[in-house]
Amino acid sequence: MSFPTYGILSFSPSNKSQRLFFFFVLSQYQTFSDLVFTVMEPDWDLHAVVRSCTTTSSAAAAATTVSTTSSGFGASVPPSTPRSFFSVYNPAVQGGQVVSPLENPYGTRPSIEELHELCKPFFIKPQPHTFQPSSPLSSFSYSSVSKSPCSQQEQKQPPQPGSASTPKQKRRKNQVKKVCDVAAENLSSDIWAWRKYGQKPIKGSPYPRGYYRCSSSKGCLARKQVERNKSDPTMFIVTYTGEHDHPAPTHKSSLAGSTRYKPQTGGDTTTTKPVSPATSSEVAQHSTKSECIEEELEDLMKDDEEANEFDSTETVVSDDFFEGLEELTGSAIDPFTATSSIYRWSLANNATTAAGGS
DNA sequence: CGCATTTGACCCGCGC
DNA sequence: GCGCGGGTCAAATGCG
Repeated sequence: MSFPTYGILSFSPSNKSQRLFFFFVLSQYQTFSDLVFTVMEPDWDLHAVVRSCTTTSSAAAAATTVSTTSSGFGASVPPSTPRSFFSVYNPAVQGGQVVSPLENPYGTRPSIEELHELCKPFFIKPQPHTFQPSSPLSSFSYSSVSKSPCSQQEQKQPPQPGSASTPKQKRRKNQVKKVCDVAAENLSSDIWAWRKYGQKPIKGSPYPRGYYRCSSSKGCLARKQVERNKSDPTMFIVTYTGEHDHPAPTHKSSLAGSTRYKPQTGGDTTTTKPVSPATSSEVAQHSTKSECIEEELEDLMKDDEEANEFDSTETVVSDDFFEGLEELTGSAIDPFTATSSIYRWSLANNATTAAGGS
């Protein structure tokens, strides 16, 4: 591992309603796992965004180190991850190469401006706008370290379905779709509120497909389909269609019609009274990996999709965040000092999730 | 009582 | 044109 390594960790304690963020800088003689164990309880769900000074692979290696040191952590990151978090999210990254302003591995510490730039991916645009269909991972982009962000499969898109003038929308070929393979635990990362409106057995698959619509706003055209992967039952194929016509909720507890959790006594979605994979909390324990598949039907759409990744990041981070960062970095870069003043704010209520729900 | 889920029926795109 | 199968609707049901 190369040092220094900068990054942001986000923690979602499984039994707590808030998400914690922690900015860290690893020195040459510290290990990532040491840092993590200093600040975390073992059962916390860790999302680590690591900025290495050298290569993206070292960042991935750092994250891998974390994930392998505790079973409570999230998905591990294969060193061969095609696109690291920053190869996608860092505006300084171009063409898959990290163009780092902090190129010197053991050089000077980053300025606060550089850190600010580093943390830009954690901002959202404050103004309401039309949202692209949001994958679970893009909703919490920082979790993407576990795998490259869900790429989006775009198909030819007609006017959005469901308009009042078109009682029956054009479907299938004309749908914009985002298809992701999502590990069960990442289903719970979807901050949108979904309401199930149908379930169908799918030919060729032993598992039914659940149909969900956004319940945050009446008239929202966003749709979601959740289907267990027949070849890997621990994974779910999540397909998003349509667009949200409203800002993302900041607190799931405030969502209208959050999905009700229904305990499942066992079995899978093929049982007589199946609990949707998107609403079952138990399935979230089945898998530790997350994988997004990339299906590129239209290369022209790809760049736009990547450019929109930030747009679909609903993480709310106030300016206070950087004030906190300055406090941390201004007094000491020592991450262990920083651990005593973890910057905290409530981001999302993990107790109830519509799509991933628990 | 309100809301989410379930589930059968219906609609319609698509392939043959 | 026809049938298959995916997607949606809406009434019934259940839960908090």
